[in-house]
Amino acid sequence: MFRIGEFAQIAQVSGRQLRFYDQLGLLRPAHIDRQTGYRYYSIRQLPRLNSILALKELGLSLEQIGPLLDRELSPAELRSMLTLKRAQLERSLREEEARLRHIESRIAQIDRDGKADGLDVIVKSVPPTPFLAVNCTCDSMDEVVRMVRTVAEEGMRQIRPALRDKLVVVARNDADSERFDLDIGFSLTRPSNASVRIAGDLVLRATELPDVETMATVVRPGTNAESHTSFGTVGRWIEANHYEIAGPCREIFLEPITGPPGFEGAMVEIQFPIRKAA
Amino acid sequence: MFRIGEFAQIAQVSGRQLRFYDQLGLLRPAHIDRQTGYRYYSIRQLPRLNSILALKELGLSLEQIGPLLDRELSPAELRSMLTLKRAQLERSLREEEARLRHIESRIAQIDRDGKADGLDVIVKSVPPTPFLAVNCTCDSMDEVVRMVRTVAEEGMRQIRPALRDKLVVVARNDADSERFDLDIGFSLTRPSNASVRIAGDLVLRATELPDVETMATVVRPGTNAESHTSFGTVGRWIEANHYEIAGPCREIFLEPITGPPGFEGAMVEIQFPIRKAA
DNA sequence: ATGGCCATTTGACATAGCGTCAAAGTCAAG
DNA sequence: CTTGACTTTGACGCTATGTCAAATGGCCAT
Repeated sequence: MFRIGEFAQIAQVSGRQLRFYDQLGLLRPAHIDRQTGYRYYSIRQLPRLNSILALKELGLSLEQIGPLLDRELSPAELRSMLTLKRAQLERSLREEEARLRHIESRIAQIDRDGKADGLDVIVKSVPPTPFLAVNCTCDSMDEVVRMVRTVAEEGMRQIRPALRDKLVVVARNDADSERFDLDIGFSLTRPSNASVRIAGDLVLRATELPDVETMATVVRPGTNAESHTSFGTVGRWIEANHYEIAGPCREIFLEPITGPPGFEGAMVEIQFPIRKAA
Repeated sequence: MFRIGEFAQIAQVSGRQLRFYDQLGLLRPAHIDRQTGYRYYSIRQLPRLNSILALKELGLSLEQIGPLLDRELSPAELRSMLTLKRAQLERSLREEEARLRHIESRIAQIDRDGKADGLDVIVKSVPPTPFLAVNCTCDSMDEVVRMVRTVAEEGMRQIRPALRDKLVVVARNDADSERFDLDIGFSLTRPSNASVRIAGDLVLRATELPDVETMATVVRPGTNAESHTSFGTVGRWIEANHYEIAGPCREIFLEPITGPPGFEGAMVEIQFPIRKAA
């Protein structure tokens, strides 16, 4: 029989751990002195402790280990537990690898630009959202700006504030550039079948922004024609982290457009649906 | 200005998180209503929040992030922090991979044997230990057993209990089997230059068991001639987990040898120094 | 204005697996 | 018998939130 310290030394664990396992009922000392409370461990308990450590090493929680030790579980049960654990481990491995790539891309970016760019790419998922928008094709950036402003103004005027949420522009990239295929409209706080007539034959109709599981996003000030910077940032990030673009880009005007044209200080969130590159 | 719920929704975080970041001083609301305590966030705080999330994603703790955001740190500083993080991540990645291999070897073992073998392989590191031993070469297993018994008995008789620790056998595997090159002796609780004469010209001399960083170990009952089972277990484990043997094997008799020959219920720990296979 | 229904506040407790510390009692060697 | 090393219980700490509860506040429809 060993006192806790020596037993701990043999097994290469801390005394605290042994007391903790005792408390959990995982490993009761072979004997406890009634007078002093001293715990005495038999060397024959070492295999049990080693089982605990081995299972812990496999990623099981102490809570899970308890029953396993006593129930003399069947190989099939153990196998399925381990298979489950393996799946979890593989997932977490992949996540860690992604994190590692993120870090490496930041390092590479610093080495390339000599500085951090202050635009942080965030991955999020978005739910499906009711959307009241008009589809249109524009030939020039000027036309886009005019359309957006028109939709914004009419939307602010004609859609009830309780229903209206944020101005959103969806850009489908017809590989032949120079033309823009856009949806321009407002996301809604709840589904609605309303339609809004603006400027002649243009009508906002109820549709839906589909949900997207992984979306690479950045937020930039809406002012300045620096939008290409943000796009570049996201693009490089997507490449560096082994993703690829999986759908139309969205621009979300996070602040109600107020004040004079030129939106001082407005913020725009750019969203790219992405998937892991093949 | 948004209330906490809406801001949380935009940024895809929980309100609890925002309150917590407020509490830590990481992200103070742009305004707090004196009357109600309501937090109001400006959309202009979103980039800061995104920075927090991005740095968190890179594996930094909130505590580390705080200073970074305010100090407008130099690219070089950031770079070195990230490099450090990368190293940590790579290490933890390798550990996870090892865990994954452990799990897979257990699964494979169950599939092969139809059961778990109850001998748990534990990896530990051992410190250098003073050792009082005799080197000898034996031609047969019988001779080994006799030698061990002799050393055990004489050691128990001649070495002071306070100095004597455990009976240890070190086996150097001269690839040409059939002969055993052994050190047999006792580990000591503290350094000593004592020497012990036993049976004629055999003398235990002070030496040292070197430290080993990674040691694959199992504990088995000392009785029964099942030792080969344990060796087999460790051997398969070492192969399955992409290690290789890196030095002489040790057998440690964990219990003072008491009672009649045949050591009822004694426990022996078998240790193999290992290294990652090339 | 009023009722009703969310949203928000603070505060507390919980999580996993121990590390660390404090005060007090025990053991063993010299 | 002393002294120093060891052990006991109990408590708090750590990370980054989730969850719950009681008490208000805000907002929409009547």
